[in-house]
Amino acid sequence: MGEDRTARTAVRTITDLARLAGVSPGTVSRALAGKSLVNTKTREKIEAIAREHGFRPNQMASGLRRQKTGVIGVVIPLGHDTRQQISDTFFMTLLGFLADELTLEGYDLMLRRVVPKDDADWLDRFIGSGMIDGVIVIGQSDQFDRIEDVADGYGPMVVWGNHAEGQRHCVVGTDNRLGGRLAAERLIAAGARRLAFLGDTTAIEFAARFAGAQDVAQRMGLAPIIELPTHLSPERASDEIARHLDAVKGRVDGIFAATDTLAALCLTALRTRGVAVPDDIKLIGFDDLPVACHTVPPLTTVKQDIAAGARGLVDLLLRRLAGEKTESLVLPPQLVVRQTA
Amino acid sequence: MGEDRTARTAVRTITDLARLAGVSPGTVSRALAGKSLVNTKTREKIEAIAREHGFRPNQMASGLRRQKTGVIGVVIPLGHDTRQQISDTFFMTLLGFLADELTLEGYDLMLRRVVPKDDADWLDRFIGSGMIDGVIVIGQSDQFDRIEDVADGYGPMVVWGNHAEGQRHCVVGTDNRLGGRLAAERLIAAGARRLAFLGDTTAIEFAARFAGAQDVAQRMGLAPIIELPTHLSPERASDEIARHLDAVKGRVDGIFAATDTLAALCLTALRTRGVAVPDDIKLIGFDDLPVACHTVPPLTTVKQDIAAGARGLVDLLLRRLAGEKTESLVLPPQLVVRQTA
DNA sequence: AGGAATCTTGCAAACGTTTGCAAATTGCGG
DNA sequence: CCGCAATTTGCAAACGTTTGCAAGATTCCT
Repeated sequence: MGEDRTARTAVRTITDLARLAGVSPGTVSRALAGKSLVNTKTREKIEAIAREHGFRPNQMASGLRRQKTGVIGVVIPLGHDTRQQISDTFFMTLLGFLADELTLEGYDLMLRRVVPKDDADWLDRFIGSGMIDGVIVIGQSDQFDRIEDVADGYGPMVVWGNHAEGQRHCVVGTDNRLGGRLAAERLIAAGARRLAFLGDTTAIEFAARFAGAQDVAQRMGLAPIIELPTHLSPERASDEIARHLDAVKGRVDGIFAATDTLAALCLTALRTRGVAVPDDIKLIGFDDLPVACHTVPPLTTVKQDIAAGARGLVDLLLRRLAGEKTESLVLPPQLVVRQTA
Repeated sequence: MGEDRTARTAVRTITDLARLAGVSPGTVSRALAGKSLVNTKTREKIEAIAREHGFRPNQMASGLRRQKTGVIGVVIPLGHDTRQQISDTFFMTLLGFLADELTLEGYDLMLRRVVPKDDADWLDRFIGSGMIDGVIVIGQSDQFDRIEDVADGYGPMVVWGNHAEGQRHCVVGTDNRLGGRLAAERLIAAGARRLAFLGDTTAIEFAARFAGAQDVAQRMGLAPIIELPTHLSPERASDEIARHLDAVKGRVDGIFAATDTLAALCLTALRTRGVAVPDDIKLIGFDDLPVACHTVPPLTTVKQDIAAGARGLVDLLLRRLAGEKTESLVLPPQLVVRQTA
């Protein structure tokens, strides 16, 4: 008669397990935690029983007692452009790498998408929840000041975004201004003289990219770069780009798109208008997302090293959790020349 | 003399707050929970103090006591192809929508990426951690059996993936077989006769898509569809696709790619070989990712409604949390004709 | 005014771990 | 066999909430 896995008394708590092993709960706790203070024989017995019953200590209780949760919060503030961004390829890829890095360090990842406009308190609420040991903010959006405020009183926070002189929160990000310069230089080297910037410069990173490009234009004695603001979500951006293109028709021969996604949309819009790229108009993107390889012609762009970014974020956060005061980390962008400029 | 915000006694616990308000902790708890049993005046006073001090109740403690956490686990098992997938566009987009839906329902999202090969216990560990009220598994990968095992003893789990007759776990997913049929029919309608399937059919979803296509080929009296297995990560897939194309040169005039990503890679490979699409070879993808619009020519594909999928996953999970026994949800795919077939 | 019915509140026991402290056990040298 | 140190264990008090129960305060009706 099969003795299956019958009558396996459910063992949910450390106390159940203790009873079975004939020891005290404290000992079980120590044994499972791998502390050295417990006798090897006892430990093995406890581990065996635990394994047999598939027991795992309750993380909530443990977290409560130890005052740490083993969870890192990752929050994506959706600024102006609510709908997009959470499915924004760049952020999502960064998130993927973050998940990898955090897992590697033994942390779990709690993801939160917030709309600051509807919830001014988003950051404090997350931090104050007691659910997370530290927080990574993906993108400053238009919340720079709020983040600065919080940074004063809360250590374990690292932000992906743009670095400004003298800011108080610890940030990891690409040198957007330099990236902007690289982009403009490339456009000019490819023969463009009348430049435009495609993207919403109220986003601080984009503003820096624009500024970098403007630096170069000025230095080279070109006309100021024309700003063509757009939303980020493809649906809205498509129309906006179309309108912009019609508006500046013939007055522009080089476009710096704030994002590969925008660049790709721009490329299709140009094609439908019969504008040859790069012959009539040079085009350059930013990010070096996978899509950059698939467009026709493949996109020249400024690459951000997303994996390095994720590694930096996690590394700095861990150091801060350990009490260290860390500086911001600014990563160098890299020009990737393909065929649009 | 500015009385700033000085001497704001730190109020971290509900007890601190109670002291300040001159009531008992229990009352504070009830007041903040919005229970009706507390006097309006008292409640307002408590809420005022709470607001002033930026107090939020500790979620860990609350979770421990209430035996629920307000967190839903989302786990992505990385099967055969470790590196990819976490940054796989499809999964990431689904994840984005999931985050939206869960937030809307007041749940937090805990993301975990696991490698079942290194950690046979991945699912039980997550569930047993006590950190989550329920779990959404994104992709069955090669873990079908393990998931089935767990489903027997654990209610609040919903899986994104393929539905098989008589399976025991609750799944939400596209009707892959039907999708495969749509794809094959389109290829044939476009004039193709000698078909190939690009993708790894050990992945269960892909196997179903292949089977659907095969159904049609057989019904139409065509030769069996040639299988061209590839990995999913672009780096490895590129080479493999190139090799496949050279191998079947001239023997194939219609390709059904398991994924838009693969289709896009295939398209570039075809271009570099001087093969005209759709004139020489018809090509169709699956998913309808953003990239499908940006390729040249734009990709004909079979669309999965990702937003509806996310909504379904969350809806079913919530119903299961409420104790309901739910059926699986199979979503209809939809043919999107663009220019490659 | 007396008493029942209704609101509000406080008390204290959970929830499942971890950990300082002290007690019990063991080992070892003399 | 004793004393002392080193190992192992158990005890019980946290961690910060929530909530059943009962007591205290109010209201209302007759």
